[in-house]
Amino acid sequence: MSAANLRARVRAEMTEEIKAVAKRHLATEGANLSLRAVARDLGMASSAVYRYFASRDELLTALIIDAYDAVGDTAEQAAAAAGSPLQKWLAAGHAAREWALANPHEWALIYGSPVPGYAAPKDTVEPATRVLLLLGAIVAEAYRAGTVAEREPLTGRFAEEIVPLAATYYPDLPPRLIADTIAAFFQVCGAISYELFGQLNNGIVEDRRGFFDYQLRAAAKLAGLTG
Amino acid sequence: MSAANLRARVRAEMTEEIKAVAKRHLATEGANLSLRAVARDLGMASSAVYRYFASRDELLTALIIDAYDAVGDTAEQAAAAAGSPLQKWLAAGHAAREWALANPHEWALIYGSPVPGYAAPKDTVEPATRVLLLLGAIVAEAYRAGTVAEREPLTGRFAEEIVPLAATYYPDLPPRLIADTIAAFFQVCGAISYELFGQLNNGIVEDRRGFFDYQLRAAAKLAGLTG
DNA sequence: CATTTGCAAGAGCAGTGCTCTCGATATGGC
DNA sequence: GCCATATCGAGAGCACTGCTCTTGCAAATG
Repeated sequence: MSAANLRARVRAEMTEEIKAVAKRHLATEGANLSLRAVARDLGMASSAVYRYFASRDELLTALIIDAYDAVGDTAEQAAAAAGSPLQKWLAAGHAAREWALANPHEWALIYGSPVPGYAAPKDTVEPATRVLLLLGAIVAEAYRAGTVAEREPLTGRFAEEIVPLAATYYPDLPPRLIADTIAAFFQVCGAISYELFGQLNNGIVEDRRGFFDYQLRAAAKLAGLTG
Repeated sequence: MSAANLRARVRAEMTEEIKAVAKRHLATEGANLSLRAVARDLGMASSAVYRYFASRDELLTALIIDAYDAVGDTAEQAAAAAGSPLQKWLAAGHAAREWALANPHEWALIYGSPVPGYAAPKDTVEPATRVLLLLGAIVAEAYRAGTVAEREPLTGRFAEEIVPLAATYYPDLPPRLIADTIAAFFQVCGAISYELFGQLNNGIVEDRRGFFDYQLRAAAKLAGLTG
């Protein structure tokens, strides 16, 4: 390993360290991440951080990508360990919810309102689609197995927009089922977000997991999963 | 009208003016509302604003309450002008979505992630329930009319939590239907939020209204509305 | 050994929320 | 009408933020 590679490795380690501290700050302090505070925690000058991230937004982007990957990982692993498509759906949903409860501010970063003045760069769109692709794969598995009841084809102009989308990502799924899967995905994300963001306070407080499971099954049914 | 009342009226007008400018800033600048910038726009010192709002959070709270009221108003008016429960549901949903598209940052304020370090005070819980109450009333109307198909009763611990909630707000609805209405509400809010927050980019872009209508009908079906 | 490159530190700018003090003005009791 | 009181606006100031620029040091390169 040449010296240049060593330099690059040290740099990568430093970058990871900054992200780690930033995540810790995000978890404890809340969403208004302070680059200076991160630098203080690392015992370095704030200006030194700019050697690794050109701006606070760029650091946030890195955290967003990591968050998409983290929730995607947990959901994929949970789904892989389950049996039937419905069980995979439930496992992935509960895994995502538990990750969100454990990392509320990171969840808010990706599925909450965009950060003030922050425009998501292109680097984030690919990891963002990961969970939706997973859900599509689960539905596709059920569809191939023939357990999805036949549905009326889609009507409406948006159906035409879904067709090329379907061809690219879910070549073996009818557009109608894609639309239903997206809708179910939004439903699950909404259920997680609105529990997390406090819209359930003064309502269900004890058995939130049970209520989420109820919604998760409703979404699964919408996406065509039975059993 | 006594002088004291006049003073109070002037104070109320000033308070409204500050809120109006703050909303304008929210609409143009984004979510990171600057109290100083608002003060500058009003031609007054930043410290003077603190005579009317003890903190930036308090101003935000006022804006949140106004936003809940605004979206509640539009939804209620739209529903009132419609005929059947399903039509009311659709009208309320589309009205909420259009309001959200017209006031994205205000929508993010109430249905997005909570603002950094901001804890919603009790003043906001009552206006927050307004839309959900409207939807509950629509479903209750359909239920009384007998057009809602019978469903299995709820099982699970969260069902017990819904019972007192149901007794308070929807005395004539079975808990199962309440849970379904809440789930449908989350689904609709999620559909609006994730369209607004860009999760639909690179997907459906032309006929977003059509796709929302599709989801809105799915949610209505979940809540028991047919027709 | 000399030079280029990468990195960290510090000062500094413009902006923020918020507090405090100090005058000006208006209100209410006598 | 006069004076005590309450209310309000302005300004200075504190601690903080993101970000830039310059300076100096250390390591890799020739």
